[in-house]
Amino acid sequence: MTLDSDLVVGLNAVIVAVTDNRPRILTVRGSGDSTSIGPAIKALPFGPLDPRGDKTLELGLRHWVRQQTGIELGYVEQLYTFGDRDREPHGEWGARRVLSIGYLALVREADARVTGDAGWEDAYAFFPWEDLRSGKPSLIDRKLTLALQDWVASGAESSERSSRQERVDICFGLHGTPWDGYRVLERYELLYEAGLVRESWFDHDLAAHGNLDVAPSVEHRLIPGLAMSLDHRRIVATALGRLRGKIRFRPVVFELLPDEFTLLQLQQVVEALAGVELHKQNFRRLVDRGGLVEGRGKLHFQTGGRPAELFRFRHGVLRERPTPGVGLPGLKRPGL
Amino acid sequence: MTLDSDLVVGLNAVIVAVTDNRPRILTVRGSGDSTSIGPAIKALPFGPLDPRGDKTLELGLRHWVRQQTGIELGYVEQLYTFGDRDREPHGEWGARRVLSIGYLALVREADARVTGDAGWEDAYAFFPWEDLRSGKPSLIDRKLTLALQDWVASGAESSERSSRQERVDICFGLHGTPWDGYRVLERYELLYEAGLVRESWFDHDLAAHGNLDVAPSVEHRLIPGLAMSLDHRRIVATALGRLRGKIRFRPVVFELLPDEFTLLQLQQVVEALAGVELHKQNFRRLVDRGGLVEGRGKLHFQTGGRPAELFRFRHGVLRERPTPGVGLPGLKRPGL
DNA sequence: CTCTATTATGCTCATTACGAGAATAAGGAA
DNA sequence: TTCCTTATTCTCGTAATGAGCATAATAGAG
Repeated sequence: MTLDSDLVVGLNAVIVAVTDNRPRILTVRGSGDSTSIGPAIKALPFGPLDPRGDKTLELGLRHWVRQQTGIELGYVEQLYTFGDRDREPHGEWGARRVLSIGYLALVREADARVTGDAGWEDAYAFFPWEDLRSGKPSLIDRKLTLALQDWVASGAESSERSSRQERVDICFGLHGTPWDGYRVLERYELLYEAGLVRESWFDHDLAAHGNLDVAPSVEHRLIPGLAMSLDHRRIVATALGRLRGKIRFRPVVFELLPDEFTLLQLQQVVEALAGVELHKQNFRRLVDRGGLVEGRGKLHFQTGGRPAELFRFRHGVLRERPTPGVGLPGLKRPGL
Repeated sequence: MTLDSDLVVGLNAVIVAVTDNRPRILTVRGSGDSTSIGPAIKALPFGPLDPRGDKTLELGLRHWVRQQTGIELGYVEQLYTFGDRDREPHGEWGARRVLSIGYLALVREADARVTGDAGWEDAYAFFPWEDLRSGKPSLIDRKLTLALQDWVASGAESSERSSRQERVDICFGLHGTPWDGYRVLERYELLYEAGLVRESWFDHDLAAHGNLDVAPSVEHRLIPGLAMSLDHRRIVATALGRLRGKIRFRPVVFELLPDEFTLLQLQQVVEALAGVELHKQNFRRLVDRGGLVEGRGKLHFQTGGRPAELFRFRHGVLRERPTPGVGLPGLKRPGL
């Protein structure tokens, strides 16, 4: 591509697979921590759009992913285009304006062989507060709640404090408000704004410090969770939220499973993504009687108990139901 | 902005209001039909991002909308970034690559005063097949179905034909498949691909013809519905689909209504957007007992019958329910 | 003033979905 | 065999949904 442009469009891929009951994100070694010690910061596979070469945005993305990770993408979906100037990398691209177009891609665990310095990371390493499968993580919950209350209290005016309180309650399910798994981005953005994630600090200081360290007084207030390069953690949050929303009404989970699977495997993939546990019998009823899957008559014996029947996605459901998703419980939506 | 860039990012706004039971889109006079006679083709308000001036994408958008229509936007939401090279305007921007970032904005009918050559158009003038409030429009339905069958039959191989048939059935609710109001973009894209909308033809011929006329042999096959400049109709389709999806689980309808409204007004706005009619009593039960609205104790007498109570959006519902939408019926989602 | 057209609002009822869990089946391992 | 584990089938109470009947309250016609 030419370098005379004053505008660069970055293509970013959030590549998701589920292995061993955890959602994993494909990352590469991030740049920008050249002076830091410790493990390298993670980044998403990304690269600039070639305005002349890339016929479509998606093809450009696939090109970069192939080059950086060796993976040939299947299911790909555009997420969002980020372009706020105050949250863009300083220095690296010179004075040029950078837009980031985020994509979500889903791959099967079997296809997960990667090359180079690419590797799979537990998505919840970046968002520990999003995994509620063993109840709310108490340590995090306690620290998080306290830190958020500080932030609420530090509002300048009464009206600002009450609006902050409402945001906190809705985002984190406090004071009687139910938890909404879908609000992943909203939660991350709130933490960013409250200065509780590392990115809040180094976004503004990177130009000066040239590394990702923060002052000790800030360090001890940070919420657990790995930081990522640039705005990549924000893009991952967008992806996880979108994925959680989408499995409810489109059969995208099957992009993450082999052709044949047991209902428990299906359930566990859904649970891993949603970050909550599901009622086994009801889940079966949902997918089976909902026409989403069909039994193959074959049995799978590696269960540790009674063998399980193998199922596969029932393609015909696409014609029958407008919203064929696996559905999460507990939403209680009198408005659907 | 500087002109030496080889990449331009266009900001496009789909500004929606509902008046007189119809969803309306704010349009400006389109360019690109200089040699055509007849009414000017419509375009969305849009303009290029200024990489140096605009702090955020949304601010850039608000700037262009203000300038071109006089409207100060309230609710704004990003939709999608389009950037396929084979569907971008030829000529107008020279050799530069153009990306279009589409936005959805909602305004109240009272705020709908516009300036210059901006004006409100019935959204269903662009998508007559999307309005099912008086049953399926029979003329369109007949012509559409026949034309689509032709397209299916013209597939090269048997496998292509059956995959086309499935797409048609799912998109347009044929052969027992239920209609899914949400698939607005999918339907438009299918029609585009099948060569049944004007844009399919002039996208490729514009450079040659310099106008929007098509050959008579093509003309008579086209489906009713106004064309728009560039890929703007595609962006409007994205917006309508998104809006239809979103009213089901976020209280965005209220952005289109005055502060106080009757339940029938609320219902009619929802019906206008969804393109379907709703059961009145059940709709009332849904929003009232769902906690979405609260009565004001005041009455509205311009009903033509018994006066109706005035309601307003009940803000507290945001804390109580994860998905406070007005909900469309008939979806039957055993996967919730 | 009464009658009628029109819209608002309240209520019923059958059907279906949901949440929780009991009960039973079918493997492997001790 | 007995126990442990997972799979699978059912039941049951509660809540949401779809359809429609019945009643209330206004304006306007006569």
